[in-house]
Amino acid sequence: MVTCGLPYANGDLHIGHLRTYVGGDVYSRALESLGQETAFVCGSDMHGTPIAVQAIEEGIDPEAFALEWHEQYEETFPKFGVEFDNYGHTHEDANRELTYEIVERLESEGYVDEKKIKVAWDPVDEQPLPDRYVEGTCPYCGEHARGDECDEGCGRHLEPGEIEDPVSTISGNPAEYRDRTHKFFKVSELADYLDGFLDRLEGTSNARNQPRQWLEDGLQDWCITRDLDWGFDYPGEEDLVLYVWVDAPIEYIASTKQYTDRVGIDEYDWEETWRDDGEIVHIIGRDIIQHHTIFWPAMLEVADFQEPRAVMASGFMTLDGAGFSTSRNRAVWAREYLDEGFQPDLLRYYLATNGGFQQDVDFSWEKFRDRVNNELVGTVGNYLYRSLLFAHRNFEGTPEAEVSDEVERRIEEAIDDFAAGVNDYSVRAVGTATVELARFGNEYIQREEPWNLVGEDDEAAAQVICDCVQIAKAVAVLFEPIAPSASEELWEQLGEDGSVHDVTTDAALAAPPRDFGAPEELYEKIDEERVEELNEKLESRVAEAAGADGNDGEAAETESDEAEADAGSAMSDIEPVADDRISFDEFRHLDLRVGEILTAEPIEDSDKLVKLTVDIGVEERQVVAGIKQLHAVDDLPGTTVVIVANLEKAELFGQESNGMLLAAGEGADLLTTHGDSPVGTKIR
RNA sequence: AGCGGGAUGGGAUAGCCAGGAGAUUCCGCCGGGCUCAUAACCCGGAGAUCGGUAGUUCAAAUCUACCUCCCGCUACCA
Repeated sequence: MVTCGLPYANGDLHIGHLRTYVGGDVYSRALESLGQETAFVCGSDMHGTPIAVQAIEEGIDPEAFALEWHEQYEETFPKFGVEFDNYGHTHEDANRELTYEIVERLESEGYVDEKKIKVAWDPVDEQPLPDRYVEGTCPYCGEHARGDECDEGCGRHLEPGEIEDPVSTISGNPAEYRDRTHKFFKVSELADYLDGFLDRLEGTSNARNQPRQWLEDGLQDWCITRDLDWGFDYPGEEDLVLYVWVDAPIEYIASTKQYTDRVGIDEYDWEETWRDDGEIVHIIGRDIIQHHTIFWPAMLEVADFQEPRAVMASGFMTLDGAGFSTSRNRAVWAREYLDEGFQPDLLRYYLATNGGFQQDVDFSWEKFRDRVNNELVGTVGNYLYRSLLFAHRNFEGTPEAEVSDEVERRIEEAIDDFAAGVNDYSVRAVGTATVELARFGNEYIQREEPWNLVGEDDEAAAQVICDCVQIAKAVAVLFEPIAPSASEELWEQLGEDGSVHDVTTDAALAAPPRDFGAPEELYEKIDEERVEELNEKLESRVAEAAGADGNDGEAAETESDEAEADAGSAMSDIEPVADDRISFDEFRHLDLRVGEILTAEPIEDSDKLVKLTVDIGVEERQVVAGIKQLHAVDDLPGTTVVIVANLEKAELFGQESNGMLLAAGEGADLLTTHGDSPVGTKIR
């Protein structure tokens, strides 16, 4: 049983998203090649506040909104060769029924609690404000935060009712807290089970390590209801809807059930997998590890379903070294890739083999071209073409000969590598096993020089070419998970019947057909101009998006990009002077004073912050400053500094800061005076 | 601060979980070969004390501890 994390139905897919789906598809195809009975399922995630909010903004029904994206995803995946056995969505009856079954089970087993919590409420519009309907101040770090997560500060997940100074994101009205009764899943009681589960869990190491910390810190009970109109109603509660993360993973089961309903129980029995002894592998992005290694197995355990055997959590992707940005249109979109006319197999190969699955992977059109041209065209494609063309010209197909021991052993080795890759949850190893076999093919044909044997020693030539065709066939079989379309094409070129998708790795050593025609080149090179063109498109698009909504953010990002590329010269990335001029009058409002640091002590738990008392003539002030980087705290007292005296007070790490110390740059180079102006002198 | 990931020849990557001949592959560089092949392919070479320190061990890129630096978590972004 292989699943991919459900795509959230609220926006376009880019190639970063595709990494998980390609990984899952490769893995599930590889399992089938090894002769395992496999089902590969997924579906769109339709519920939750972000969809509800966006639908409101666009003035349409959330269901219609999500369904539109769902249909697009359903169409897009197969275009990349990602072929689910079933692709459903969470707002279907199959999922509703299973969700209710599981929730009722949680209730009957005594794992659901009711608690009164304070929920943000819009007093004007008279409506509750769950999750992202509200924003405010993080109770942990004091930064501005979204209702469900401290996105700008400490990154913590926030439970309903935690956020301070809540404001509605819809109306802008200040929100108030009202007592509401919500349902909680007592995951804390399952800590021991989860601890054992993590010990058993296979897959990538990040999926085991990350949740460990959570367990050690102590699990909080999990609020599984929301005050929302969009989603599945909580059984027996009119006003409450189930939290999206409850019904989302259940779609894995629902989708499997739909698969069984479609193909029949003899073909695939969803209950055997999920209730009995199925081997379940979840392939996800690393941002949803907790859901798959804590909440989800906890639900399965209580409801008496089979626990996952492995979780493979992928790293993120960057584009030319910086993050994808949907808002800045800084992305290579899935649709765009196809519109450019590239074969899906090329991207599949890149995504599957460019690095370890849990590593972050960078995409650039240059790298893409390099890997396609060198490995797919130069090594794999070229080997196949040269050997099959030679076979066709001289023998009209496969010569009459036996495969040599050496080649047979080498193919067996490739099959072993392939299987080892699957067992190690390494889609990369699955891909490289075949490329290395093709590389061996090139070495072999080069070493044996069949072109010198033809006419001289036809029997020896036949032997060599027979070996070469066998290798080509093995490549077709073993490369199918990575490059399903090219492999199928190759399969046909070899004159094989049926589909390469249906064969197992044994076929790699089975004799190829006697006759086949002239081969065609499977992969085409990508030339330099093409890469330039694609980069220009990307750049102009990003520039356009930046121009459309103010350019300060974009300027900052460009800066940091250049700084990375040219880290050696610190002066190359001076921030441009702001375009906005301020009036003299505005400047006059700044009350800058000469001050002297009297005492300084570091603030515990902080990298940069120092608590200072500063004499500014009229009074002594406590000022908190982020200047630890360049200064020994003990040396600070006695230093003459410049203070912004009329800045509003702030609280940092629980310390009041009454004023601001001026300093230059990241290193916090302190501003001072060079004469002997007394403290309190106004600076103009 | 916290969490996760990373630091391997000029660049990019593998190996690390299951420690054992000075280490993979791709690009780049130097030299050679081949001519069946998509100027593709093959062979040879230069180039790394595998971030630092200390430890465990007969043996460490691989294990342990500490340290330094980088990256994501500031776009629901997998």
